[in-house]
Amino acid sequence: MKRLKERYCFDEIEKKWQDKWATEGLYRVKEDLDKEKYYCLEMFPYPSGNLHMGHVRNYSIGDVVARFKTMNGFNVLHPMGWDAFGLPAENAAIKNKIPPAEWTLSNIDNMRSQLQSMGISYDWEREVATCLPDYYKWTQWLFLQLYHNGLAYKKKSHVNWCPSCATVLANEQVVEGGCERCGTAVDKKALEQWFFKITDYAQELLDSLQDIPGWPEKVKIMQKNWIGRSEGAEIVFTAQKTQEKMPVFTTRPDTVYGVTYMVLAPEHPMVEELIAGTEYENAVWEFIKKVQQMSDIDRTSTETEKEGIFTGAYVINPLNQEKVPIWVANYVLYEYGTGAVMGVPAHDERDFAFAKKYDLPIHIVIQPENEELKVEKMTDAYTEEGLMINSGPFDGISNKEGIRKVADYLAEIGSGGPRITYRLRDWLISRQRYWGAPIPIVYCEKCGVVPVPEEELPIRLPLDVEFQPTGESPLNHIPDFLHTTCPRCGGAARRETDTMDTFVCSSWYFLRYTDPKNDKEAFGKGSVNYWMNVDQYIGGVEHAILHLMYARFFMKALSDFGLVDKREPFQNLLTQGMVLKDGTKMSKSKGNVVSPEEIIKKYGADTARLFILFAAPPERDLEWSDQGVEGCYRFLNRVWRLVYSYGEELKNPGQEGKETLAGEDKELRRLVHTTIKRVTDDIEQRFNFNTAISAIMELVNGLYHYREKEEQNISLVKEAVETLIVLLAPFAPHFAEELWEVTDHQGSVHCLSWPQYDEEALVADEVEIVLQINGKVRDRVKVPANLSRQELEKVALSLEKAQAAVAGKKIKKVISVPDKLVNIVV
RNA sequence: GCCCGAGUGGCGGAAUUGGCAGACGCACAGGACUUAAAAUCCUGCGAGACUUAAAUCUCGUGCCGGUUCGACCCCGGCCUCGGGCACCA
Repeated sequence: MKRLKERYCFDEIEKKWQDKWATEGLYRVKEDLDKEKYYCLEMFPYPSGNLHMGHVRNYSIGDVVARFKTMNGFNVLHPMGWDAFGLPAENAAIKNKIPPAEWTLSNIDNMRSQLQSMGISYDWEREVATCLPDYYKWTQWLFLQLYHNGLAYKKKSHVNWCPSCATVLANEQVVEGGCERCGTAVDKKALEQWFFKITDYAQELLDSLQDIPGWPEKVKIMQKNWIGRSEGAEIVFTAQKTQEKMPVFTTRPDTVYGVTYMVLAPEHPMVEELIAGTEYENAVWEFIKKVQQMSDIDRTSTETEKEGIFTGAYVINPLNQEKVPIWVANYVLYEYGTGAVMGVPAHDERDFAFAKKYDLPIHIVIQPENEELKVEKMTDAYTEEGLMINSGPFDGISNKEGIRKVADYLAEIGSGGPRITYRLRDWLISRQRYWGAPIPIVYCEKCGVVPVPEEELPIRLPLDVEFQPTGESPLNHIPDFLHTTCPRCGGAARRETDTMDTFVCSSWYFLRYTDPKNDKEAFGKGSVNYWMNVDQYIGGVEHAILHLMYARFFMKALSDFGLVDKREPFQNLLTQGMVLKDGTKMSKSKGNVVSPEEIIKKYGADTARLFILFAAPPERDLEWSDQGVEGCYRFLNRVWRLVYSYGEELKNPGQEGKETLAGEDKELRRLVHTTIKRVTDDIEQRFNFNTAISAIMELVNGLYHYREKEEQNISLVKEAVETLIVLLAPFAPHFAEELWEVTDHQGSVHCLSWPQYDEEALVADEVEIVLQINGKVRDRVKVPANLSRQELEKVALSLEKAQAAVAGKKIKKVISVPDKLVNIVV
């Protein structure tokens, strides 16, 4: 036995093994076609400088999975890196006068060493940082691929502007009308910006949610709602004055005969022509101005009163040639559908309220079957099903059928037809910031927009920069960067100075990990197709829409470009819950932050990991408890003492047959094997690490009891202790490794095969069954295992309690479940 | 408003297929060891009734009802909390 110390000195042990694992390259992996691969990935962090408990949880979960899969014979890819571009670096630079690159890189160094102190099985040789040129070169290259395939385009549009961050935001980054980062109310600005055409993939992003059964239903529902597919029809009205077509989108074409007005969004370009030179012109302009001054929060709130104004113009309904007035109103969104809406007050809540307010006519065109609607009596819109009336040739058919028939008819007469609309908008990727990947585009006076040739990549970020957020990219003020020559004609040209949204960088990092050092390609096809998909992805649910949807989009696009074979990046997704303290999220402002560094210093990484895995199942929120940590620390010490107390004995266990075991010996062996089964199932099938750990604790308790015995089967104890150490390995890797070594074993515990349980050892000779009378537990009795129903009933009926219960009564029914219970109904 | 989740002892949680509710841990209490304390080891620990005690009984998984021999689990209706979306035509 190698120096087995009496006390568990975690600090010594953890340092020792971390160094050893690193020197030996224990966690380095390469492609190996003889082994089945497994790609285990945790969301890479933003290098804020310090690890927080959320990271500890995320990476502890991932490490259990990675180690478990390795021990089960898989070739496991388990990489880590840094989502290293982004605003905080610029803010820190302004505040502390440190260049963003320097600040970020030193944060990375600090966080890397914190991560390494956790002893996670990363292949550090595959580390990537999105802010380094050898990475963002390929982000730029991928931008060009999207550009050449028509998926990256520039357009002027009303975009979300965060005045505090001084940059634009993607639609997804606006939360309740505020900036997702800082909460500031966003404004609308008309700017020329770059977009990725994610809407081209709207339908596939929706459909292929079915191809990822390993994702939580909740996340898929969130994505589904975000994509917001809506089936309906386009109906083309015609402006009476200009004869211009005015299409609307509606999900209720069956109510088209009930249209009594038309509403345009204030931004709708047709408004100007309609009111030009009329008596309504000034009033309408004033109204539009007023609406546009409202913040997005106010404007999109359901609380906000619906307001509108008549334009003085009319449109013709293509189905009944009726002339209806055109209004402009604050509740119509220019970005959705066609920016114009038909008003059917009788059958739409919102239209009803609007019509009542402005005294617009209400025409009933859907009649419920068992009552008769009367306009005068209506207090609400009727939005349920019914039969179509006042609808010309469609009278008498059900409105459900009408939806289809009217749409088809519209197509026939050339005034629209069936349409599908999505809520999803294209992804705005331009950011007016310095610390991001430059967009590889050049503007030439002669040639216009010119993509940078691939050989010229990367377009490097200049590193010596003085800047303040001004609302335009700081790169605008760096002449060396700004001025260039046109790659096409050689003339003077100007670089694009906006940088890319950091979500672009994180939309493909999992591909780079498969081939991180490649300086010829973003990733080699062989590597990427060997490792992809990610088998298990683990991270916070806050990325349910943004990151996870963008990454899916990238994968599909890259697959269409022939760069990858798969169309979904993440086969299985685990969304872990938050780490709470005193019932709320840890935050500096609440002063309830527990620092991982301090916990690791005080108890060691193994205890920290064990606690965070034990305190709750991974998907649920976890309440931090200092006493709970203490408990896990005690448990490891308890294991240590157990092994120590057997000491030399385990070296010479003697040979005792396992076939002849009886009594407590047999029970101990059964405990060992049921524990293997429980731990294996809990990790593999349910990711319930909390119950896996409690099973291990029960094994330890069992061993303590067995130790009280006078006569012990030491070979059995050896099996139990070895199993215990191996089962602990994924949870407390340093601890297990040390005990493995000091119990006289060669090689790393982490390279062992995961223990298999012996089915036969699981079988108990005796089982306790329950006697119920009328479904209530009345007694418990031990019987031999595997008794038949009849035998079980016989035993049960012979029991005193049963006799007493049936005395003088008729037995109505006896239900017996072998090895479980007998229920006597009287 | 709509769409998801969740609700179990003093606390975190367990009960995997409808079959012993409360595994495991924390906290607490008692005992052993110790001059003493800490640490450790052992025992107890949902509420209530009765009892010297053992035992026994009743109630108990947010609330109300249902299905079933049997419900934390399935069904219907509510309440509370958390999350997502929110004038999407």
